[in-house]
Amino acid sequence: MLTISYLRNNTDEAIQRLQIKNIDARDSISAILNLDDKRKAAQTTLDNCLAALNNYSKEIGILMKQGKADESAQAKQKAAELSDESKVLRNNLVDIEKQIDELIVKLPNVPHISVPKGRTPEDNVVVRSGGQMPVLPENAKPHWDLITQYDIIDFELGNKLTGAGFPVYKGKGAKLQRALISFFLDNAIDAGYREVIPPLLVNEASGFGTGQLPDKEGQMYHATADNYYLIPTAEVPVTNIFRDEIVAGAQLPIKYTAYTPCFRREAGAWGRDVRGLNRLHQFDKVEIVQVANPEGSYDRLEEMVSHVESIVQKLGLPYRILKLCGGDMSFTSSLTYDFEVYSAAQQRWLEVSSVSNFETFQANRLKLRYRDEATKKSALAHTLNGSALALPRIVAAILENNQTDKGIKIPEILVPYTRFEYIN
RNA sequence: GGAGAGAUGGCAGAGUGGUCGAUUGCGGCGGUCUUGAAAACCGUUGAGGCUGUGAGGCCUCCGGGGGUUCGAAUCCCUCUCUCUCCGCCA
Repeated sequence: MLTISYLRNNTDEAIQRLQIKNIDARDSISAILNLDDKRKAAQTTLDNCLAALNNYSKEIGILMKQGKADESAQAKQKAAELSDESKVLRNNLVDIEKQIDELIVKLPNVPHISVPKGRTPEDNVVVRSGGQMPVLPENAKPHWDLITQYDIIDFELGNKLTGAGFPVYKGKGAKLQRALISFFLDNAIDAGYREVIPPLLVNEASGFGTGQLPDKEGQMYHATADNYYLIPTAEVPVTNIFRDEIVAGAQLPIKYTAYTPCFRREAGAWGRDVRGLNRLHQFDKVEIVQVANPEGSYDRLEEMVSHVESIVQKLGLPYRILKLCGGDMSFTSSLTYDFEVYSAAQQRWLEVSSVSNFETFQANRLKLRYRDEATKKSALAHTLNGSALALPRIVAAILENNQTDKGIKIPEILVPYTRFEYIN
C-alpha cells in the first residue's frame, strides 16, 4: 500500500510512475488527498473536543476527592454533552478513514522509473542471457514422457490421492527434489541468508501483510474451519516475521531464506501450457527475502539477481533474465526481474524465478520499520524477495536438456547431493 | 477436550474507577568522576496522529474487539494467546 505522504508530496511523480503500469490514477489520488484533508480537520476537531472533556473529568475527580460532590454536578452535565459529541466526531473520522482505505488499497505499487512501459509479456526486456543451448537427438522427449519412462514422477497416482496438479515423486525423482532443495539452501546460506522453516499455513493478517489478501483470495487454499490459508510462497510467512517490527538500522540488510512447499489454486490459469511440471497446485521452492535500507535496496536487488544467476549457471542451464514491463508486473512490485530457463524438448522458455523490490509497499502494510542510526527516527524499510529457485520447471529443464542414450545426466554440481550420476 | 491462572513500556515487575502513559529494578543512551575503563552518582529512555517556523501544545494506544461511566490499565461481555493440572495424542 502506498503512503499518503508519498502521494501528497510526489503527486505528479506517482501519476507518471503509475502510467507505466497503464493506470490513470489522477482521479483516485486527488480523491484520496481531498479525503485526507477532511481527515486532518476531523482529527483536530475530535482532539479539541476530547481535550475539553478530559479537563472536565479531571476537575470532577479533584472535586470528588475534596468531598465536594455536589459542586461537580454542572461539570458532569457539560462533560456528558462533550462525551456525546465526541462519539459523533469519532464516527465521522472513522468513516473518512474507511473511505481513504478503500481507495488507497486499490492503488498498485509505483514502478521504478526504469521499468519499460508495456502491456503483455512480449513487452518485457531481455537484460542478458547465458548458458549453452543443448543440441538434442532427433528422438528427444518432453519431460512428461521422460518421467513416465523412468518412473520418477507420477501424476496418475497424485490424481488418485488428491487431484490434478499434485504429483507423487518416486525413487530418483524424489531424491532429485531433495538434492535440489539442499543445493539451493546451501547456496543461499553461503550467500549470507539465514535459514528458517516457517509455518505452511498463515492467518489473515499475514495474508494481508504481503498483499495476497483481500485481492487474491481465490489464489490460496483456505482452511475454513480455522480461517488459515495455505501459503502460495514462503514470501508470505517469512516477510511477515517482520510485521509490526522496528528493526535497528545497523542490522540491515536482513537476509532470510526458506524452503517450503507452495500451494496455488491457479484459479482461471488452468488450460494452457500446463502439461507435466509446467504448472502445479503444489510445488517446492526455496525463497530468499531481504529487508533493506531504502538507500541501498536496488543494490540488494542486483545482488539477489546475481545470486539466482549463479545458481542457474552452476546447473548448466541456458537462461535469460527479463526486466518485466509495467503491464506484466505484479500489483505489489516496483521492479521485477524474471528468470527463464530454456526447456529444449518443449522448445520454450520456462519461468523459474521472479526477483522483486517492493520498496515500502509491503512494509507499509506490514508496519515494518527500521530506526535510522543518525536521526533516531523510524521509517518504513524496503522489502525484497526472489525465488532461488522454484523446483518443477528446473526439473523439467534438467530432464529434457540432459537426456542421453545412457539416461538423464545429473548436473555435476548436484551429484554430491543425489549420489547418483544418471537417472536410468 | 475439561478445570484453574494470567496477558502492563526492550526485559522484569507494581498498579483494582479519578491529576496514570503508567511506581520501581534491569538494560540502553547522555553526563560527572577517571590517563582510560569499571564502580558510584545525576539525567534521559515506547509508538502513532493532529497542530506550530520553532520551543512546545493537544489526542490515541496497558493482548484484540465491544460495553458501563463525566472519567477505565483498573468494572462487565467477547475473542485470541500463554502457563499449570487432567484427558487424548505424533
